[in-house]
Amino acid sequence: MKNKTLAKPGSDAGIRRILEAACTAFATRGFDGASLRAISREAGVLHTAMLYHFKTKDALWRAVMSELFDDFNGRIDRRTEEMKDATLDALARQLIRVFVHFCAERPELHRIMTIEGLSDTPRLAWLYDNHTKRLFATVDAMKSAADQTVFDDPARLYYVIVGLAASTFTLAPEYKRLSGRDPFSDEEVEATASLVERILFGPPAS
Amino acid sequence: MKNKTLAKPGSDAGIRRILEAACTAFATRGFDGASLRAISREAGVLHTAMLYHFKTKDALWRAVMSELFDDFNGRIDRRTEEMKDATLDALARQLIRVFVHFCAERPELHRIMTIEGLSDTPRLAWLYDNHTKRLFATVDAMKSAADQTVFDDPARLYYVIVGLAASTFTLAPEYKRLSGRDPFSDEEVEATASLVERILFGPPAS
DNA sequence: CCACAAACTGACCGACTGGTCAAAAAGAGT
DNA sequence: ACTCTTTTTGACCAGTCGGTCAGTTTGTGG
Repeated sequence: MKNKTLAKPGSDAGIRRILEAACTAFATRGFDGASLRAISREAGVLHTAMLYHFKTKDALWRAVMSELFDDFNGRIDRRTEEMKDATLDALARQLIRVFVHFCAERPELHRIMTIEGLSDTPRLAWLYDNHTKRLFATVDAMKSAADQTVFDDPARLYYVIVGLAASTFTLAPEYKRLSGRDPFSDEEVEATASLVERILFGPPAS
Repeated sequence: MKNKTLAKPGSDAGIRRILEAACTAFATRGFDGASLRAISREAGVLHTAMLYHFKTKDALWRAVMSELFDDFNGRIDRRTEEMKDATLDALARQLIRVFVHFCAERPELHRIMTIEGLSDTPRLAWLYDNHTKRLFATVDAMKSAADQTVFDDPARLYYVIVGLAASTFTLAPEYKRLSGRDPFSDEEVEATASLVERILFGPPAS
């Protein structure tokens, strides 16, 4: 006689709350530092209930990452569809802006990517096979829009984009201390997007 | 009757082995993920012997960071002294190259900075007060050497530099998978330094 | 009303965490 | 030899970790 309302068999409200709590926990404390009990406390469930839905901590982590990448890929695909008649240069500029805005809206993705990219774990291998490869392919398809004399290698271009677009959002607490500004404010996000676009593709043609 | 040779009272050979092991552990597994027992096992001592030299885990972490920053600041100061008669542009280009080469030689510093920058912990506050402020001041002094129409804000410039210079080294395991190349090889380090220099200051004047 | 499965609970497991402590071992100075 | 201090050791602590399991509560379809 403890449970208030039991989720319906088909419902996923509790599941989504768990995924949300797990997302922020993995992004701020890392995989090892995020404990199942802390996540479940945040989500308002017992840690055993969480293990019932996601059999292991690894599976929970993979579910979080898939949800994040699905969100991101959906935005990229939608914008690409919208701009199917535009030039490659215009498309590349728009996709970069989608990327920057996503980094601002859901910084957890690149925070976790950064944490996992530090050491060669099985989780990094899974990320690479299931998500990183596709993201890199998108960058590779856009490479000819950038200045070829500066960005001559797709892998370097990939890390320039990630490094430029995500750094102020990923390291937001540090950025706030250093600049006194909130990197997630509209003006800051716009400034970041413009800076990245300019570095990669030069001043806007408009 | 277990100990082979006991370190002399004045000796710090064991201390340095501990610092080295702790440095790589903190950089790859994060503060929480790095356990004192794992570090001490790597350094060849008992975890209690480590707690004798560094009273707490926090103190050990601060000792690691101070050693890293002392090394870095020494290199910057030395190069600045060597170039005291050069132009600001030439000095800025050289300091960027020192920065890139340091990121390649001791990637642990920026890996730990990245990990700690993710969330606002007491450790981040300590880092900011004791080390980050000074590093930012150096960047601020060099800002006029960069293109003012693109890099108009010192805080943004700081994160562009860090994001560009450190990303391939900090995320080396991922970069290796993506490019098939070793980011620490001489050619790759040189390519990184040239790319960063070109983005920040334009093509070399020479 | 009943049965059945989905959802949830709480007790429990061995392993590990950072840290304490008393005692032993090893060096240096006399 | 004898101190005295610096290191080192191993047993130990309370707390937490991810995960298992038997049993209970809940919603639903017949």
